[in-house]
Amino acid sequence: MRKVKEPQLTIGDLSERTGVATSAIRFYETKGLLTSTRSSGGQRRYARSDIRRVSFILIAQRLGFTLHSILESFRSLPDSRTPTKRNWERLSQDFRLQIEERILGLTDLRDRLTSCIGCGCLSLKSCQIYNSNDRAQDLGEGPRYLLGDSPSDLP
Amino acid sequence: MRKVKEPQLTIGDLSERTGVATSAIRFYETKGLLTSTRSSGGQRRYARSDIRRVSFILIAQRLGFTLHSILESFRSLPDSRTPTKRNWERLSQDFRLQIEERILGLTDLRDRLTSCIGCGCLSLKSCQIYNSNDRAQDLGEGPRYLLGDSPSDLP
DNA sequence: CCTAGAGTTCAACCTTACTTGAAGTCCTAC
DNA sequence: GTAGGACTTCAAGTAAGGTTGAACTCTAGG
Repeated sequence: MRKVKEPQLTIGDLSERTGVATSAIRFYETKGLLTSTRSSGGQRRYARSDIRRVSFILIAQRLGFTLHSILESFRSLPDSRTPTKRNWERLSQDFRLQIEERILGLTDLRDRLTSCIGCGCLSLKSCQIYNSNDRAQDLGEGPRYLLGDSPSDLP
Repeated sequence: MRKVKEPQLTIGDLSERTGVATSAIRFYETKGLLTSTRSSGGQRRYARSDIRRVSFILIAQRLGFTLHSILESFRSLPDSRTPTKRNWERLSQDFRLQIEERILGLTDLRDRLTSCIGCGCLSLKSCQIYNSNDRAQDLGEGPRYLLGDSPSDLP
């Protein structure tokens, strides 16, 4: 019979509660995204707050952040393994802002695309859809000229 | 002196007009995303319409599509190397819908996150932010339970 | 005709984000 | 106290999306 409320979680527990494979959890730990204590036998034990930590990783990944940039975000949290409610609130706020930025970027992209379809030019030159920083990840890529086409290029 | 209007583009021309490296263009071609004719000397020559094709690849990538799924989209285009205006209009429409879906997904995510912050529960359990298919790429990953935390997990 | 710059192929390498397998250890219910 | 599932480490593999380098060929302007 399972304990009703474990003070510490095994890697399997954490995996089950987050849907993330144990191998991925170990991988995150090697990357510094998670820390664990060890049982007397050397097995990992996680704090309950690590569930939330993993959840944040998943959300951030959905937003296109690399694990590295997520790590940077986590650096704003105290090293103590149980971040406070206020810590998480700040991170959540940051995420909300990021999400809103992405929404604006996508809305813009949609509108440009719509007007291109509407006007029928399809040259998209006049629209000049640039690489409007709506992707969160910075992969070190230089700017790309999106849809840098010209009307004379029409088939 | 450059010709004012080339009927065909070299790989360098295409690279310059799209901002995509020649190595990437060749890579796309190996993946079937582009096709080219060859000069008498065996060099690639692209149609002007390929500029638009590459532009679409860039947009789709921004939306998180894999090159493979972009290829699938392109299968709806005629094999003739110069798709019609109407062909592109349909693709554009599809993209617009994809973008709108993503906007809705993100709006939803933001709202959930906001209400979590607002109510102060931060448990996010009640919010149940699932993996609401707002990322276009399907990487063959199973569903993940996002923020499957419970109030009792609060630090 | 010559030459520099642009193009060619092919194999190897890179990063991100993991997974898989081998070989062995821990934990816990019976 | 023992079976077997969960856990350990470490090395190697995978997939996407390219980049880099070597060694060589085309092409175009002068």
